[in-house]
Amino acid sequence: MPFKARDTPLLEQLPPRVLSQILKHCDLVELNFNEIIAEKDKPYKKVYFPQTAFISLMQPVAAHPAIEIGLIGKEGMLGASLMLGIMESPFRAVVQGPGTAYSMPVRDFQWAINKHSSLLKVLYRYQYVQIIQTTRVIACTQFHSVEARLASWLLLIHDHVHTDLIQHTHDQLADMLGVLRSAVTIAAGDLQRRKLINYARGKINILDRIGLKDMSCGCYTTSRYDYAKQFS
Amino acid sequence: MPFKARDTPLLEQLPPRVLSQILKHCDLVELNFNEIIAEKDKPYKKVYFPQTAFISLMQPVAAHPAIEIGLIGKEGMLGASLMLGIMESPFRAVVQGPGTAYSMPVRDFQWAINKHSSLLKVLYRYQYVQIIQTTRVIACTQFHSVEARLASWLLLIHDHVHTDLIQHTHDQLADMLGVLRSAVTIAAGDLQRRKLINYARGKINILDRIGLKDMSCGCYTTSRYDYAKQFS
DNA sequence: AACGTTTTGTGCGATAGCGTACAGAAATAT
DNA sequence: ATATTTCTGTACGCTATCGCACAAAACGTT
Repeated sequence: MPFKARDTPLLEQLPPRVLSQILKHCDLVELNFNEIIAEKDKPYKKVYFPQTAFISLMQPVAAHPAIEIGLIGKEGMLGASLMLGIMESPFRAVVQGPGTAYSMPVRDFQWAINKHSSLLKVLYRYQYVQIIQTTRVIACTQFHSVEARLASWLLLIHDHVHTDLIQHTHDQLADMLGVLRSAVTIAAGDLQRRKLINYARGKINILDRIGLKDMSCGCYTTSRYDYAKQFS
Repeated sequence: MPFKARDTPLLEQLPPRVLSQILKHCDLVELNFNEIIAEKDKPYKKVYFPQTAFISLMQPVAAHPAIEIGLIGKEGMLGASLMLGIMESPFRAVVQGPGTAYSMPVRDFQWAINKHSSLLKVLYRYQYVQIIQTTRVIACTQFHSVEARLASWLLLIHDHVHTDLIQHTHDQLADMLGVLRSAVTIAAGDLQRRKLINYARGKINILDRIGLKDMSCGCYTTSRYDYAKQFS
């Protein structure tokens, strides 16, 4: 299995021997945009360690479009909750950024958890970060404006893609934030007028990260900090 | 240690021998209203298994009053995240309903986790439920009206107190929901006009649970269901 | 080149909740 | 008995966002 340093910061927390053991059970697969790779309350089919791909965690709500509750990129994994001994995914997982990911059969992953306590420890810390992130999102949706939240998500997404180009329409961003498309157009229009971003038909360029941070609610910054605290 | 059946549904999941082992390390303590028993990002001082008390989990937010992200009553515990090997509490815990709780030193709890795999398994399921609940709250704050959310919280609280009397002012409820006090007064006024509740100066009577459920966003019902699914 | 589709801009009335303020009523303290 | 504090009702302007609709522009397809 080809593996380069800095590929997957989460796995890199592991001792080299454990890492190579685990990679033996992985396939490097291509994930396509909009692919649903886990459904809420259904058993995981595979476990994924994104490399260049990234994944949206969605919460379906009756009478509304699903809302995004988290993002998983190369610093994370899909399927961590399996360590709790429950086979079902607690949310829907949709490929937001096409790219590559290491995939692993569920059984192999469970075997690896039992065999390698170093893996379990990493997962513990990762799970803790996810708890903190999720609770922050509650406060963020309650208190912060669409524009601030949009700025935060753009920064988050930007960290996951590997260019300055984010490929999302206003419609898609609206779904993530759980707001109207036209609300995103207005917010994005303002960010563009401020020359922080630049967009056209589903292609968003990040022009000024510092400026975006200033417009964001700070949830982005805190979020990065919380992750770094566990995985320095 | 005095212990009656149905005292703490969470602990009752344990085999009797394990349960009595654990209770040996517990004190039955009285928790007072507004007492802060864990602070965000600070080490837990004790672990708690509420008996008649219940506890609010709060997320502090800059420039806003803290918002409630979850409730812990006799069906849960404070400190479950210790099983992830991290000593800090991921949120602030405030006593919302005065009453009794079994408290346990952190070290003893960690020892119990290592010694009793049955305890760990229960905690795993409990942690899973908390993840699901938290993500639902995200969608709830985003999509549902103050009145519907108020109805849901009242039902939740009602499950935790042991009478039909809920002791909270509009101000306190507003803090939980992260909205203005006057918004709660309006919502509560409507629920009262519909004869679902009845209140005066911090004392709320639940008159009609069925009616409240109809006014609620359904997040209450789903929440109960998700818990029951793990701890039938 | 013509057509349909997707994406974005924009407008406008409706609405929920904010922010703030004030007043009356009930409880508590002096 | 009086004063003070706490709790609730209410009012009013303000703002963000909804909900919907329509148009223009860009793109893709045949």
